[in-house]
Order: sequence, then structure tokens, then C-alpha cells
Amino acid sequence: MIEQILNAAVTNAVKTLYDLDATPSQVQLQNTRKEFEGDFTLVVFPFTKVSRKSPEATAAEIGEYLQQNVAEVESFNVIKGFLNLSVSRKYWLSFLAGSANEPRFGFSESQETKPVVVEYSSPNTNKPLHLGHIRNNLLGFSLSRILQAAGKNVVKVNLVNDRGIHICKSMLAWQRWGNNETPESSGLKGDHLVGKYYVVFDKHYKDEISTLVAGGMQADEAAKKAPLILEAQQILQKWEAGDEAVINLWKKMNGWVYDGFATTYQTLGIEFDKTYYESQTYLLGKKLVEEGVQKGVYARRADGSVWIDLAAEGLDEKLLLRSDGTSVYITQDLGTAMQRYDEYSPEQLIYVVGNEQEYHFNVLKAVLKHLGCDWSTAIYHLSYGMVELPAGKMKSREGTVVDADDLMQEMFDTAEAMARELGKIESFEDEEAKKLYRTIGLGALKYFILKVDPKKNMLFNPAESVDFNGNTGPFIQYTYARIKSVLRKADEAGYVVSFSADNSVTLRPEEKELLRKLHDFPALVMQAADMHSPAVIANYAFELASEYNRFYHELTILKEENLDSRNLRLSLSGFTASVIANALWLLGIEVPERM
RNA sequence: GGCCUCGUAGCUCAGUGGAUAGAGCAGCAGCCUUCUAAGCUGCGGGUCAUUGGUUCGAAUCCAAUCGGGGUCACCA
Repeated sequence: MIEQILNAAVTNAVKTLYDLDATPSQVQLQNTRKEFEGDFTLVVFPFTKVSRKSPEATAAEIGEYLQQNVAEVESFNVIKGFLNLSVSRKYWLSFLAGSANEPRFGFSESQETKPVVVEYSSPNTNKPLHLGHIRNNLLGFSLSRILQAAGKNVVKVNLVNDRGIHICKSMLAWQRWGNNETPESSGLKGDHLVGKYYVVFDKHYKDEISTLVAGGMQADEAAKKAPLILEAQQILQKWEAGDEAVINLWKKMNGWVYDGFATTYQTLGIEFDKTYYESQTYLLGKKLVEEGVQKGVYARRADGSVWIDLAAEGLDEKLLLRSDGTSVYITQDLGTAMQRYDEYSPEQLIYVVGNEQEYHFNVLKAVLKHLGCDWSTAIYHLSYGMVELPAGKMKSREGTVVDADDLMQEMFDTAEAMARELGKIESFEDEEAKKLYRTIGLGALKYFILKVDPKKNMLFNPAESVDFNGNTGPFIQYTYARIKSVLRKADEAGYVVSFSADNSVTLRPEEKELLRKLHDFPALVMQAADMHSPAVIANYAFELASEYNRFYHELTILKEENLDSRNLRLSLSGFTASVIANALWLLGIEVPERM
């Protein structure tokens, strides 16, 4: 790639001219802004100290050197301290000729190295998935693909939280008020059915608390003493003791939930290489904690509870094991982290988990470090922001959630209404039309969520449904379909696209800009992987599609009479389609052949 | 209260020390007998929360202040 060539050449230039061994951070090479002439710009301010000349003179000197010593540098101009370099037409054309038909352009071949384990989704089995889970799933899945495209050996992992008091609440409510209702008898999706009883529990539970408070009890005490919660706790104890009836009910209801989740994952287009269940791993951490006590890095108190003092790390004293010997959240995570490390010896362990758990992950890393696990540095918490509604945060128990299944269905319906209104589907078979609504509806939803920086909180307004025009998934999908249409017509006309670098065409500005955008793709994939950010890819895909639409509008393709020009444009079109498809693939978004 | 994080156009968001801060939506005005108008072009819209500092250069780095969110459980 030309960037490396220029980088090395600049390093040589300042060595020769000023006897300076430049550090990489001193060589600031960037894309030239559109309003100036040139392709790449070198910021020369870092060299003015050693050149002892004005920025302009320094830039001119380095420019001269590059023009004489680098074949690809055709000309240069200097504006203030900025050296704008123009790369030769020949370079651009040979880039196009060499890469246009490379279907995996931008993707690195996977290395035979230690894997990167990405855990995402990790749902509780007491309620259906909502918008927050959608962000989690889309980020985790997309990040996995981006890392894979950057040459990593990725394992996608889901850890299902299938045990605990929350499930017992749903179980109890179903036993008490469910009348043996099943997904079949109710017509409800399994996860929604179980979620319904979670809400039922909460309603009755709150009633009980109110009654107790009315009788003179303190609210926090009432919350602990309400009969329903005591009974739920009993169920949990029976579960841990292996009580057959409880286990059977638990299996039955969790089974419903898994069927429901499988449907949601499939609709969303998400998958995993391996699924773990917390019921099978929740005891793992205890042994580790015991080891820590033996080593003297953790302290056991008189009541039997185990603690670690992380004041030195700026964290508090943290509980690692309850006085009754049962494990807490962190105990389990210690166990699963260790298990995962033993199983995969990963290069990196990525957890896609909301930023509300940042503190927890800091503690997790610190605890492992104290235990002598130097691999704790391999843990990376992709801490994404909350999805907020105009009214504030989503709360499952209060019903202020945007349900994942409902939302996707709405997206499909909107896509259908839109397509009908625009008269897009007259020539479509029913089956193809239905598939198109799904492709576009999901494209809109996924793009909407992935285009924002994962770290930031984002706002979702259900009243203003997700857009299909402008900076959206459908816009990019439309651009792809448009290109495909042109290519089909070219094919029908019997055009054979052949393009080689010694072609004598001149590059029009629209062609040049498009080519430059395409050229950027591989570097952006690497950047997205480094930053763990699908948003980098999303924003790129939009810019690329915009660039193509400008090109498409300004220039004719099929009717271009100059054969070299027509081939150049067809070649650029095909290349663009392929890069759009690749970029959207990284986001888990499909492309339609027509729309 | 301690710690973390965010604050950029009416709204949703880009912009990981570099040139005159950008998109989309919403608003207004144009472009379909021509390769798909889910498109293209133009206009208006900014004290980058505030103040100070570092730097040749700050939306970006540092400090303080104000405002929003998160977190600090023998919950997960």
C-alpha cells in the first residue's frame, strides 16, 4: 500500500535532509482534504525544529525529495505547513486493476494463532430479549466478524444465566397463577410466556410489601419478609439441593425460553460457536477463592466470608464468598474466566457487557492479578453504553422496554409499507418480497445501532421509527442494488469488462474520489478491529455509498462511448458493490440484489 | 459524597493534536420521456457546556466548575 511507501520515504527524507531519526508519531500522513489538491498530506511542523526553516520551506524541501525519489509521487504543493502530495494516475489504475476482482478485498487471512474469545449476549432466562440485548448482540457479532477479518482466530461464546432467584420467581408465579399454561396453549413464544410470569410475580410481590408496610413494617424489611420472596428463596435452595420436582419445572420453563431465544437469534441473524450454561459453571469459582485464601492473598473473616482488599488499586474491599459458603457474582466470573483461559489459552478474552458493569470488571481483573494470573491483562471489557428511551432507562419489571421481537416485526412491516408505497415490488415473487422486507428492515435496525460509537449511550425514540432514508442501512443497501442493476444490464448487453493498468483513460474527479474511498477500506478494517468499533465500518460504508451515488449521478456508465472509460466505470462499480457487501457483512447486514 | 463516563447545529450522531468543525433527519428551493428518485444538487442553521492551562497549532490533552448518566450490595 502506498501509505507505507510514503511513510518510509518521508523517514528517509528527513534522515537525509536533517539527519533526524523520525519516530512514527512524527510522520503524520493523512488523507488530503477535499478542498485542496493532492492525495496525501504530510504535516511538516514536527520537522521545522531540525530543519531550522519556515514550515513552507521545510515542506518544499521534503516535497522535492519525495518527488525525485518516489516513483508514485507525481507532484506536490505546499500550503502553510502542509505538504500535499499527488500520487500518480498509474498507481491508482494499477490499484484498481489489481484489487477490483478480489472478492475478499480488505480482509486478512486468518492466522494460526491463539484465539480471541468474544463473549456476548449472555441473557437471563426469566424474560425475553429487549433493545439493550439487541445492541449487545449486534456489537458482539459484528466485532467478531471484524476481528476475524483482521486475521484473528475468533471464538464466539454465549454464557446463559439459567439459574438464580430470578428464574425461581417466574417458576413460582407460573405454579401459583399459571393454570398449566404452555407456549402451545397460549400461543405465546416461550420466552415471552416465562417473562409474563416474571411480571406477575413482581406485581403480587409488590402487593404483599404494601400490605406489610400498611401493617407497620419498614419497607426494606418488608421486601425481605414478604411470603412470596421467601418461597422463591426456598425454591432456589431446593434447586441447589437437586430437588426433582423443582429441577423438572426449571428444565421445562427454561426449555420454553431457549426455543424463544433461538427464534430471536435466528431472526436477528446472530450465532455462537459455543454456548455455556451458568448452572454448569457457577461452582467453579469457589476453588479459586480457596486457593487464594491458602496463598494468603484473600482474607477469611470470623463469620466465614472471604474478602479481598483492593484499596491499593483504588477499589474497595470486595466480598468473594458469602459467610454461608455460597458464591456471589464475582466468584462465578472468576471461575468462568479461569475455565475459559484453560480451555482456549486465548490471546484476548473479550466481554461485551454494558458499561454499568465497568467496576465489576475492574475488580475481576484485580482479583485475578492478585491470584498471580498474569493473563488477567488479556481480559478486555467492551463496555458499551446504554440504549435510552426518551422517558429514560428501560426497566423490564416496569414494562418500559422495547421488546426485541416486536421491534424487528415493526421494522419488517415498515419496510413492507415503504416498498409498496414506492412501487418497488411489482415484479417480485411473494417469497422474494418477504425476504426483501426482512433484509431491509434488519438493515435499518442494525445500521441504526451499530453506527454509533459503542462506548456512548444512545437514544432510541420508538415514536420516530427508524429511518430508511439518508444515513441509514437501506441507503447503503440501495446503492448496492443499484450497482447490481447496472452490472446485470452490462451483462445483458454482452459487455465484457476488461481493465488493465496501462489503460490510457484520464481519471475524472468523481472516479478518483471513489477509488480513493475504496483504497481506504483495508486500513479501516484494521482500525475498527483495534478500536473494537463496528461504528468505524458503518460510517465508512455510508461514505462509500454516498461517493458512489455522486459518481453514478454525474457520469454515465453503460452509454459511455469511450470503451476504456466504460470499462473503468464498470470496474469501479463492481469493486464498489463488493466492498459495500464486505463492509455490511462485517456489520451482519445482508445486501439485496434488487430493491 | 468517592470513582468512572458523557456534554459538538432544533433532533440523532461523525470528527482517537493539524488547514475555514462535518453528515443525516427536520425546514426551504430545485432535478425523473436518460444506467433504480430508498437517489442527486443548493440554501439556512455552531460561544464544540464554561473558565483557565499545555502547544507552532486544541472539539480533541491537563485542571477546575456546571449539567446528564453509571457505579460504589453477603443482587446478578
